[in-house]
Amino acid sequence: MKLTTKGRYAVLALTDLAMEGDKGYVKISHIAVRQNISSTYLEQILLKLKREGLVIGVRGPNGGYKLAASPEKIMIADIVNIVEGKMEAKGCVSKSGSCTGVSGRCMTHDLWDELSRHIELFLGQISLMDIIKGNVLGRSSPPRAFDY
Amino acid sequence: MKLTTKGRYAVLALTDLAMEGDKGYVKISHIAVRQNISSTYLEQILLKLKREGLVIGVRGPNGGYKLAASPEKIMIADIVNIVEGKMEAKGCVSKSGSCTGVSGRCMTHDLWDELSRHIELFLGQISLMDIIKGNVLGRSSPPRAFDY
DNA sequence: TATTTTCCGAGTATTTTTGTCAAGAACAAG
DNA sequence: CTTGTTCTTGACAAAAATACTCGGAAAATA
Repeated sequence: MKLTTKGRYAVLALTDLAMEGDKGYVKISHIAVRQNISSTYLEQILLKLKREGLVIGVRGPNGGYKLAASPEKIMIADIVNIVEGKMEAKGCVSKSGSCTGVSGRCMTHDLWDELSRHIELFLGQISLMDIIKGNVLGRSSPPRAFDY
Repeated sequence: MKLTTKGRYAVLALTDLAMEGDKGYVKISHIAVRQNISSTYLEQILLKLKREGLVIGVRGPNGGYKLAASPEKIMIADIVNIVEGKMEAKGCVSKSGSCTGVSGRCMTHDLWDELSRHIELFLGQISLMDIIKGNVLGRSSPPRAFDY
């Protein structure tokens, strides 16, 4: 799982959108000013999110964007995965061939795989609503229903 | 916390070193061939790790590198933090000023902060020995001694 | 029709990552 | 002390990824 400013902008923008609630559609330019993001860049990002059905966009006067679902149902992992492109399946591809170490696949393959899964799990657990309410801290681990 | 091939190379190289065990010093060129990494690039990486005391380098014939501690004591988080540079404290700095949203600091600040901490915790829990033995899968969460 | 705003594709600039090169210093062995 | 091997250092270059811009088309409202 990658994480660049693009992903952060996306989450930031949707959080902004979530805070506006049901007051109608919000213009890109307004979000851009409030969150201090280049508005033309933000266009790209919101477009992707629209194509994947996370937000709804309407053109023309009084147009803009709004969330396609309630803030509790939109998870951070969804947002990030969309704008950052699908996570690269394997973090271990060297220049000649892929994942070739002393044995078939490199020794650290499982490690990066597991890390990806771990991050995904974490971000898949937090919703836009959680961010608005500040319910982020303290969520150190997923609830382990079957492990104990 | 950043994560590029540099970090992966570092972990890969040290894992290789760990597998050689106490058979003396291992040459960069050997690691490079086995793990399929550019040897001159690997030099840079091992140098950093040496400066921070994770490995010991010895020059001259029969020289090379070896781990400075036993594989159980070297954690992946240490390795990554060294070669990737200290983790960027805050993931939310926009072009003009830092972390300026509608309120003082941006609304997603805590989120990225917590994510960083989370990754750090995960990688801080896995040692080189774990990788060698394949003890990576299933470690989905830190043991929560005091939470239950 | 005129205005507003999203939609869309392409293109550019900047930064980061990745890797190279060359000269030099330290060390060990003969 | 000479030779070979290796690390050490820093500057530099190629390549890739990221961040961002631009010009125009399409839709909606009035």
